[in-house]
Amino acid sequence: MTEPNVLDLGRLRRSCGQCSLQQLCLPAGIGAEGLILIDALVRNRRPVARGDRLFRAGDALHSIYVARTGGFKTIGVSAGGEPQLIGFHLPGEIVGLDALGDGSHRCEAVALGDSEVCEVPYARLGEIAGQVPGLHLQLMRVIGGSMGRDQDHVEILMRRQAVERIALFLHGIGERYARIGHSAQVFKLPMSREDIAHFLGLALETVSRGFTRLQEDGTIAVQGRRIEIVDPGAIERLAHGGEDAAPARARS
Amino acid sequence: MTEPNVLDLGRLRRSCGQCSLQQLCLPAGIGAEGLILIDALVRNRRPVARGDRLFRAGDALHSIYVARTGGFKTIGVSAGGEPQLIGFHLPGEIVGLDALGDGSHRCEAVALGDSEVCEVPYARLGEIAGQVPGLHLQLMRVIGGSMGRDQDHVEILMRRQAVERIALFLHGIGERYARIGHSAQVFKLPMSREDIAHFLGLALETVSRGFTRLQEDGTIAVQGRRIEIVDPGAIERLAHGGEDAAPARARS
DNA sequence: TCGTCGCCTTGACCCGGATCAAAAACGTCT
DNA sequence: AGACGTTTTTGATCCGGGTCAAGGCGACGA
Repeated sequence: MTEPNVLDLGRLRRSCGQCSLQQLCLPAGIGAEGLILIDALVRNRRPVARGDRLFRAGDALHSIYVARTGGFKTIGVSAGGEPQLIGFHLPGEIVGLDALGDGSHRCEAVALGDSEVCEVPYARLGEIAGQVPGLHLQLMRVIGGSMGRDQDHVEILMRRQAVERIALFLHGIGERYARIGHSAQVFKLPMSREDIAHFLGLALETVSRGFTRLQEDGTIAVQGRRIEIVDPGAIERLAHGGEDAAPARARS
Repeated sequence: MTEPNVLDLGRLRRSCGQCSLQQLCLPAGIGAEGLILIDALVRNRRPVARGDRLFRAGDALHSIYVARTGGFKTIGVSAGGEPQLIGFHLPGEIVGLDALGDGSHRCEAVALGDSEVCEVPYARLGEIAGQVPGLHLQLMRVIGGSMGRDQDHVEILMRRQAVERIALFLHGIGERYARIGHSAQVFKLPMSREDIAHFLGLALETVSRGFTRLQEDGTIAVQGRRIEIVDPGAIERLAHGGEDAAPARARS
């Protein structure tokens, strides 16, 4: 237990108004009076241990979550056995929108490492969505962003070359880190090679080989899960262009 | 020009209250007074010729559309050239939600054949979403359903075997036809083999070979674009199970 | 009726990545 | 520090599906 004033200070610090992620999150574009309502709604900075689940497949939609620190993966069980990695959720991104359709989750959300989330009860969010001007619009934007990330996943899976998928993946992760003020060139991946492989629809050995090859080309530098994008142009060409591969090595 | 009474009759017939798709569409679960507002909003049964576009990539979000007859494909250009087939839209399904994120379309929507759509101006939909009780919830459900279909696409693309992707595709199309009262076993595909191939992330020859092989196995019967699912169990096993393939032929 | 054109099917070949197998690097706990 | 389990890398082999190429089939117009 902490002292009262420390607790107050902590609660203040943890409110949406102070959150470094608020531009990405529900409060974006909401006035001060709306913020108070949202603050009252949200259970802030709930800690989640590595491997813990926010929800499981089949659970009723109770809350949606915003990752604050750490990261999550969502795993869907494909209606007949084989689990598949649906997506990753970095800080500032929403977890749990998969249940919007029929009110129950299609997948489970697992913490990749020790993390913190904000929990937003969905029923009450729906209630105040009508009261707070702009919240409905912002909700649509957040949902749209989530759908956009699904499209990025499709775009990755449509690529036939393994290195292109990997480049696209690294590029996307870098962009998402940049959105929360981190570097887009240097970051530490919160997920294992196996998770990446499942996400990319590849074998984990192929992912490892791809990392090695990109490093040999001088495109990236790999130290375990720490990635440095040395040649962003090359990544961009691999990710977007797609026609002519790595320029650094002629791939004899 | 038609006579006034014919026009009135036509307008009545075409209203949301009479629409055979209303259980899938925005009016589902909306009271009579809400229906009037929605009716006034929607431009009903606009005809669209084969090959016409509802919108193009980059267009501002003006309206969302509901396919009534015919069908559509959405094609996204992947930020650097290569176009990719994002999805198909059968009658009763929404087209245009891709623009929710940033207010402009990420892809273009092309009519697969001569079709009809209902057009819903998005700005005014947002206005009345607060007035009509239940519309906000229904909107979320429709959007969630669309996200679910994106997930189905991901599930398809994660499959490594071509026949599994094809089986999953046919199974999904059948289920979607069943939702609008058609047979889930016998249907006519509105799209070409090339479109299917792009959607599945395969070469069109591979799709053709897959159809042939499933026919040889006695799983389906193919006559051009007319498909009959002869052995739904086999399709289901291929689509969901994934471990042991076709049971009819031992694939010597 | 015939020719043309777009769409679909079939054949032959070859490469990229899945798979099996094993070693090496890393983190963790005692 | 040392030993274990986990994660990652590297190697060798094989097959599914991409690619190039040619041949049917059906729809439509002259």
